[in-house]
Amino acid sequence: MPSDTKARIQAVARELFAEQGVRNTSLRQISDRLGITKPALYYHFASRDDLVRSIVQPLIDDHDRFVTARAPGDPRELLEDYFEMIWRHRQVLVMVLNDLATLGQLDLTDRLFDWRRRLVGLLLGADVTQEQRIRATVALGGMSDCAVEYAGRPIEEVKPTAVQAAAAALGL
Amino acid sequence: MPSDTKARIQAVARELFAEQGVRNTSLRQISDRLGITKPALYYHFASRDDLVRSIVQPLIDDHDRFVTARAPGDPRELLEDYFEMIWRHRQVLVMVLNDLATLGQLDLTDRLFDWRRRLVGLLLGADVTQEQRIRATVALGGMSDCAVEYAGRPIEEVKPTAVQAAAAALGL
DNA sequence: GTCTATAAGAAGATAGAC
DNA sequence: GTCTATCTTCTTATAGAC
Repeated sequence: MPSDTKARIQAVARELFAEQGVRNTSLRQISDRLGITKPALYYHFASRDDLVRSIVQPLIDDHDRFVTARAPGDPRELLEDYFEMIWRHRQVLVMVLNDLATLGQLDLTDRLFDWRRRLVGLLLGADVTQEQRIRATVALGGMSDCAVEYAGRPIEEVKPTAVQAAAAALGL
Repeated sequence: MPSDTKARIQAVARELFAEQGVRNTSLRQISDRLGITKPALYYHFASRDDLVRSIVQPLIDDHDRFVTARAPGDPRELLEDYFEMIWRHRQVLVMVLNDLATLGQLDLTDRLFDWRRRLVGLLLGADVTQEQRIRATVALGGMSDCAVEYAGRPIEEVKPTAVQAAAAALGL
């Protein structure tokens, strides 16, 4: 059985990135916490960027899938599913929110806007007024904040109320 | 008349910090964009931290004032005033959201939680259920997101809808 | 107030032994 | 797979001339 060092590196990196930001975390801190040396990291990842990317990629893929492979439908159900998705990725979400600078490096800023636009489309249809867009920002942004602020609690404690508040913000 | 270099340094630093994060910005980039040299910065600020602090301090002071020097009252009015305050500081807000790692250095994380707690108190009174706290996170977090996402637009275009959506999220 | 020059350290990354 | 040793580059910060 092959070693799981690669996965352990990612786990520690995720922790540190979420704690103190991506740019703020050095390879040395990661290797120190793992009890290995810096060069050992380079056996598993081609570069620092490669490591960061490998951690953020699942969140990117899930978002892409969510906004493409989905037909417009019950807004309430969409809010619920969306909440569950951001909840699954809440640790990386904390990390990404804490270090938007990283987003630039990973072309995430454009993606974020595109996701938001498509989500609003799925929620409210093709023709959206500026007012509806702002309401959607409150709803979706507010839910993301919940995933971050209550990251340590069980989802059943957070999701129902967060979804209901988001629905109310949308005027549903 | 004394030079305004200090203020110009702060303006450029604010720009760069908001664009690419605090940690991601070096003194060299700041001095380069200003057309001066790095050591010149040290004439105006004792250290890098001193510069960062001087930029974030107004936001801190305004928040402190808002949550202390205010009596509980009409929630709607409080939402409006709160929106106006975060709107005034939206550039620094972008910067702070983009680099939460900085918050740790400035003890902002604890402050943020305290502000949120007091705002919820002002909005909903002393006894708050967990459900109300989550609704408040959607409302206040959603409004902050608006100040960031629509930072380039005139406030009259954003505020009324954002406040209304936040009020709906709170169940008002 | 701003400069040149430089110190002192930490970062990412690589070479080569084991 | 992981190590020691090292390279290069970039950072914050200081000394001292003008």
